[in-house]
Amino acid sequence: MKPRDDKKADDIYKATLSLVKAKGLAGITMGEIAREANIATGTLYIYFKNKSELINSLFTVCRNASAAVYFKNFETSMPFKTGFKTIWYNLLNYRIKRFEEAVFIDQCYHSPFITETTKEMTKKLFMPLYSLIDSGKQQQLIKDHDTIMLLTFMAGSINETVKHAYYANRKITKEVAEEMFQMCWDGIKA
Amino acid sequence: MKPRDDKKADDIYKATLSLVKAKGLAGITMGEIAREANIATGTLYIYFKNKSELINSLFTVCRNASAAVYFKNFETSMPFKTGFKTIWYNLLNYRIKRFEEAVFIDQCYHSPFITETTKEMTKKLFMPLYSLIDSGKQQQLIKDHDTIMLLTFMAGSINETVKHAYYANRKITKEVAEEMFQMCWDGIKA
DNA sequence: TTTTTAAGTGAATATTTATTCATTAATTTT
DNA sequence: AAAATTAATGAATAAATATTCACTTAAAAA
Repeated sequence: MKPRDDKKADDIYKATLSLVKAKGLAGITMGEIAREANIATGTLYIYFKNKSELINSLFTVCRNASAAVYFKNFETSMPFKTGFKTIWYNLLNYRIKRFEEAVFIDQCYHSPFITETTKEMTKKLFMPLYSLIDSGKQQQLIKDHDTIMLLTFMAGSINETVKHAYYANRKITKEVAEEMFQMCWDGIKA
Repeated sequence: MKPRDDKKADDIYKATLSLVKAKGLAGITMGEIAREANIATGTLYIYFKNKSELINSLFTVCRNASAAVYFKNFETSMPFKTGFKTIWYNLLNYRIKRFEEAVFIDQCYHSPFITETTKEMTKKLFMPLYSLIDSGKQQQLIKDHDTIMLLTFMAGSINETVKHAYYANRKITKEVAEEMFQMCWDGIKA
């Protein structure tokens, strides 16, 4: 029996991400994905039942990967600001390093491929962030606004800035990143 | 000679926006657009040469509409903060009221339909915003960071918050809007 | 080594979707 | 009122794309 090549599913994912970044979800075909991944069209269907399942499956992989990264180096015992900054930088670095995944996830949200249940599960994954913000509010270190609003403010500035840097072909230096963090912090602090 | 029905092009635009919001750019077909607009498929081709031209044309219409709205009630003579706030609220209200257009524009950016020249023209339309930010920096009212970074920070928080409110099915009240503005202002002020 | 099993292939087929076109209907012009 | 012109229609066709399948190849088990 010939075993399945683990690397191949990954190649397919990579090819898909790269094509979506270049042409959008509306622009990709199974044929192109196969070509980009250096495999035959038929092989795609060994690894994924159909296009929809490929997209959904990639969405789940990306989302889980991102959720895992958000809490790297974070300890509940940290002072609030330190913890917040840790997560802020994790988010920024993730968006920079895996820009393609961010674009893909954004596009999926308004697409016929992703099911409602998949979207629901995504919400749950980010629950831990809520507790962090809540604790900051309890310690009166940050503004007493709606938790989701505060989180969204944080995420929004990062997302948009990374997107812009990418399109304008600019690198986000250490100094710029620190400036960005300062703006975000000044915005939410009490 | 039968005259062309001016309302029809608008119906087609509306139908397209509505479908893109619901299923994404990847999910729409000319047939569906026609059905949603209550016309025959062939009629689409009287008003637009093909799908690509329809999308591009709608993109341009949306973009120009948004640019026009940004400077409503704004006077160069205003104190910086007043002017900034005016534009901030214009942006917020536009995003709320025309959520579909915002989604559409976002999706177009990574799509095979929009040409590079169209993207270039978009940049130019928003030049006036740059001068506003520059003047705020000169008066030392806001942080001396890169202009685009400041603008992006502003736009990012608005976009993401409106998006979130939409998906979570929450209304952005006057109070919430004011909180949001405060966060943005605290973030950028010197 | 031989057999077995599943992966891998890519041309063939099925399906979906864009686009055209012969025809009809609605206006305007004469 | 008749002629002329163009919009509007939707079934027919063309084009693009997803999916299958008969076949080949590679690896594992016997």
